[in-house]
Amino acid sequence: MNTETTSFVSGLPIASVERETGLSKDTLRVWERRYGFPTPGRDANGERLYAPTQVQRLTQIKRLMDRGYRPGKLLALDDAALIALDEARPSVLATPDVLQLDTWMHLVKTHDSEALQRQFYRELAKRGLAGFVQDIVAPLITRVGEAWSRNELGIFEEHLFSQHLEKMFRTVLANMQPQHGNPRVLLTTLSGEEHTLGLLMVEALMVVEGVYPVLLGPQTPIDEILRAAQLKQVDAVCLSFSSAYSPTLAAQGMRDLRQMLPAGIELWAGGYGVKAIRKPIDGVCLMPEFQDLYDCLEKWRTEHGRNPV
Amino acid sequence: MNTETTSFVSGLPIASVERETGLSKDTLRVWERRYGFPTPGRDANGERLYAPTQVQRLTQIKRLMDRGYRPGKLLALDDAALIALDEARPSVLATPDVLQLDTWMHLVKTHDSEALQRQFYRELAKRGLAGFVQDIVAPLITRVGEAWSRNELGIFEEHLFSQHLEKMFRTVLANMQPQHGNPRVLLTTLSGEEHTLGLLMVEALMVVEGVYPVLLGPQTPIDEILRAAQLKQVDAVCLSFSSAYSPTLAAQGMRDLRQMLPAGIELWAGGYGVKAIRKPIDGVCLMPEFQDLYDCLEKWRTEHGRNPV
DNA sequence: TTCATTTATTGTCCAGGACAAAGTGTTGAC
DNA sequence: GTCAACACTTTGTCCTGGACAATAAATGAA
Repeated sequence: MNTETTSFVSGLPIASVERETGLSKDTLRVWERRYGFPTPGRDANGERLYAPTQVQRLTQIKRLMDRGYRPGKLLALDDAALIALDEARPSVLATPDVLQLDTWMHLVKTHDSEALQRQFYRELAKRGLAGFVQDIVAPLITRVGEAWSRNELGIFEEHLFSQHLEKMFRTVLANMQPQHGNPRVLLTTLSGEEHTLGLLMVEALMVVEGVYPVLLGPQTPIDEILRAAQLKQVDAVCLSFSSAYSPTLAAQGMRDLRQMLPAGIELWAGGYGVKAIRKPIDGVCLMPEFQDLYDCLEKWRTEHGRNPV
Repeated sequence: MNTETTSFVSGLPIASVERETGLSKDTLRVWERRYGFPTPGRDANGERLYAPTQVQRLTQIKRLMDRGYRPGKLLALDDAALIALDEARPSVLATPDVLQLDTWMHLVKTHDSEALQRQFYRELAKRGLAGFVQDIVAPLITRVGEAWSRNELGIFEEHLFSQHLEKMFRTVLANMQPQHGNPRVLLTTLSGEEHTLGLLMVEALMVVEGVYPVLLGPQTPIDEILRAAQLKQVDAVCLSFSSAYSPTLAAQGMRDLRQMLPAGIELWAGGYGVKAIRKPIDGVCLMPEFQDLYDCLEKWRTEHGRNPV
């Protein structure tokens, strides 16, 4: 019975578009009503069918929204203007190694897995873990994120890059298994923050410094963080926020958690997401830069008079 | 301003219930209309607020549905009858090792990380990777999921368990780095499916069989899967679905992908999520059981007349 | 400046009707 | 008895168009 309807009024149903673009069905319908875009066709039953080109444009719009533009503006623009926005590159990196980063970016763009992996380990051996993370990995992650939002890089390259990093960190960590160590730190993210890489980076840096980490993975509800902290008897909880996480939500979440957490357990927070938090939060140690992590650690150790091991 | 409204008419909003139970908002509303359950309260603005006990019951119902029961029956039952169904476990875990699983569950419940990790490696050495995955890991994941939905286990324990498994798989995989191998298989999940464990399990089993895996991680849009498959010149794309993923959406996604993918590249799908898909999909190899994976592989190899290495 | 308040924008929720896809049961042919 | 074709039931998703809360932007006051 499904003879040629598909080939005639072709296009993706709304559920597929939701999956592809990350825009909810409600949003897609309300945009159509308010802004006159997208303009899906209809199948025999009156259900929306989105043309692939429109889906592509929707993902482009979504990407620009993640960069801070608002839908009202974007949906009024034509193709040329959208592409112009894509090209606009506002950022300049503070790193001196811009040139070297370009070499790395080339490996990412050409998805040369083997070379990338080789380079990772070479640079790691050369700089040591801390230097490698600060000078290479962190700037590189930023660059990749920017390149993606500028459409120079596909999601595929970004995913592959993340997987290689994750593989490397987990291998390195597996070879550093600590049995003991102080302080004991619980590592996780709040619900809504899916990024694991930040946690792995922090864990690696901490293990080098003699910390005993408890990696919980991403997206733990606040009351479960509390329970975990008590059962695992940790000295501190460390959260990680990517730049995508709303600063307001992050601050609110930390206040909530701080209130429930016993005074004896410290609360630390790192990642690009905390750079956007201006006001300090009572009883929370914000670590926008890597250096702050070491400061936090040292402070804890002098206060508790304990050596790394 | 958010004084005590929350404590007065307490409950979860519909979006949270959707996230918790995996039942769509539409479904939740239509059940209420048709079956008279659930019976959420309303906030000042007339929006639904679900009592925690009802949410718990919904997850219970969802779990029973995954076992094959239909909502019409389940929603007519009272608490006692539901629990009775729960206890009746026909799932007779093909394993004779039910008793051993209980030992494992004890380790999970007491979050004894060291013992769990030790046991993993001991059992892995004893059974070999394939046996370990099929007889221990897979049933254990099911048990943990059931225990969680029965509230015998917290999110914290579930997260910790997942992290240990992930650590183990990545360590094992790092020590089996294949340079070549056939076929070349791309591993990922569709957008909306965040679970990575399934992918790691499949990767491990495949590497043992001489496959060259390309791990992309979770949540890749289909057009990026297509691009990745072509650039990495894979012979097959393998998707993984957890039981939380809607079978309808999974089937739709695979049809979308199959249509775009060149005929030369096969499409395979595994995980608990595919068990719920009854009708075969044209040009897609569904692998609800581990054995099917080996069948798929062998079929490809005889058709392409290539040996593992 | 910085903070508080108003106004605009934008996403989510609601109701209740409709229908297709999937499941169940029945009939009849082999 | 097995299987295929058919009708009937169940069930999830999609529809419209209105409403409103949450967020961001703009404005005014300290």
